[in-house]
Amino acid sequence: MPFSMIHHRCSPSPETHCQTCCHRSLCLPLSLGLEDLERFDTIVRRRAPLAKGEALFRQGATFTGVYVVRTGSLKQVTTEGGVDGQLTHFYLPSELVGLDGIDENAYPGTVIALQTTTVCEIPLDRLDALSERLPVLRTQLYRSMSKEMREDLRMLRLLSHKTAEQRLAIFFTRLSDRFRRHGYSPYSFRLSMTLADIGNYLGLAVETVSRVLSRFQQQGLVAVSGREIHLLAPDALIRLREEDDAC
Amino acid sequence: MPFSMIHHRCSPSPETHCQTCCHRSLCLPLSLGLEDLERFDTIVRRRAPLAKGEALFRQGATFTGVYVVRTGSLKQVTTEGGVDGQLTHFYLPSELVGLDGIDENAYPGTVIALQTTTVCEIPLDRLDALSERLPVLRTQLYRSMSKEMREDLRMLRLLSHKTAEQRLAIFFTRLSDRFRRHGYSPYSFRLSMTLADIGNYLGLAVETVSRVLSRFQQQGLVAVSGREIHLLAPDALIRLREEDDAC
DNA sequence: CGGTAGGTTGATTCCCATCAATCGGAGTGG
DNA sequence: CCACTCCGATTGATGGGAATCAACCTACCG
Repeated sequence: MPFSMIHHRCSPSPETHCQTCCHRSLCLPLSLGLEDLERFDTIVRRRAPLAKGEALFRQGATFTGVYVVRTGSLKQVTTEGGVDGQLTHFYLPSELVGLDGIDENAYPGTVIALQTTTVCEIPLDRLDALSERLPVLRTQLYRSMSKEMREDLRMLRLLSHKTAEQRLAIFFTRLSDRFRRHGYSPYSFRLSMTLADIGNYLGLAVETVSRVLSRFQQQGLVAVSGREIHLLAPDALIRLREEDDAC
Repeated sequence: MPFSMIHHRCSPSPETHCQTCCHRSLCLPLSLGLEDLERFDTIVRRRAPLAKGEALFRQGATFTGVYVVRTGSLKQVTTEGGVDGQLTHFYLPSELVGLDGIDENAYPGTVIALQTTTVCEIPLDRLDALSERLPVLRTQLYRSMSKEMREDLRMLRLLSHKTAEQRLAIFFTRLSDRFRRHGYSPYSFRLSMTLADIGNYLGLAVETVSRVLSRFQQQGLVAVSGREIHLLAPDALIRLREEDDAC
């Protein structure tokens, strides 16, 4: 049984409109007035839900637009030369998918649902046209892209200098922050991805992830049962993130 | 004597205008007609040249706008908690600096000139206002940001799964590509950054960079004299980039 | 009931960081 | 002009952290 990463407070129904969507305070049109929001709503295309393992789009596919996650979660995998790809992003509700496909007019990775997932599709040409008249929408779009660049940058730092324990600590605390932002419990959640996914994402072998997780449990930092995670000592995890800079 | 990374074909003089700038085919306003180009030119502020080691802006400084490198080169260093920062970007002529500062209205890293460097400053509010009327400019801005996201993504892959030799091979071939794009010799150039910088950027110790470089020279892949680099066997380097995926 | 995907645990190997010493060149100042 | 200094680069020795290889376990599913 696939665990759901979050409790669905938002209906996955395709009938949903931006005006009533539970993510409207975090989504692209977050600063729009009611009237503009309605206009925005008309350019959004609701998709049928994706089943677990199903692809939203594949690497190299022609870029058509960006997507916002409504319920569920996804991963982006990029393959290059070698056999198995690198996992570069996890996407949670209200987050934007596909912005990195604009430049070359093709998606740079395959995006796969980790569970039953619903998304909104926003064709870029119509978004661009609408943003011409709505400065706040334009600003929000810039900010979203800028934010993703900043996130990637943090990831760069993580991958180049952190130990396995630090990576896991950072991974959990960041997930925690994202859940908090979305109004869910930051200290108790379910992982929709496998340990292999996490390892791939963090640049670690599955075995290492498993071992570090065991150590965390022994130290009483987290409690794991199945894919249910409880952060018992978030402060200790936060301390761990930086720690051996002291050495 | 600081080596210059490129042969200056473009005048560093502050009198330069976009209309006559040698980078106009690679820069933001690349698709503008002459009239619009002139309008764009009026919002650009030319800065006095930066001396080697001088900062364009510091981490945390309030975001004012983006910069385009006209001559020279820079590095972005981001410090977080620990003492010495992580080098996240090198910037060459015609490349955009500071896009990642939009979201939080502050620059996420300190950007430092690696040599005498001139930049154009583009206040974001004026760029945004202008782009409202010029769809192609808006598109170009989206593409630039998208491109940087894609580049960061490639860097992620590099840092999480590649060996030291592959990292150096990738580093050199990418530099090579950037020089080619700019019309310079892709097989013979000068490095404006130190080995320590390169190591920091690639997540390697200086010693490792030095050792790999020595190995490359023994194998006849590159020739190094001072900071002058000659790629003798670019094909072999390209092969190296993927190689041990086969294992 | 077998098959498969995901997770755990142990033994071994190896790549690279770290520590340490040395060297060379550039800039400085007497 | 030469010593002095400092920064950057080089080379060697050592150790550690994580990958790899391998075996096994568990849960789920057709």
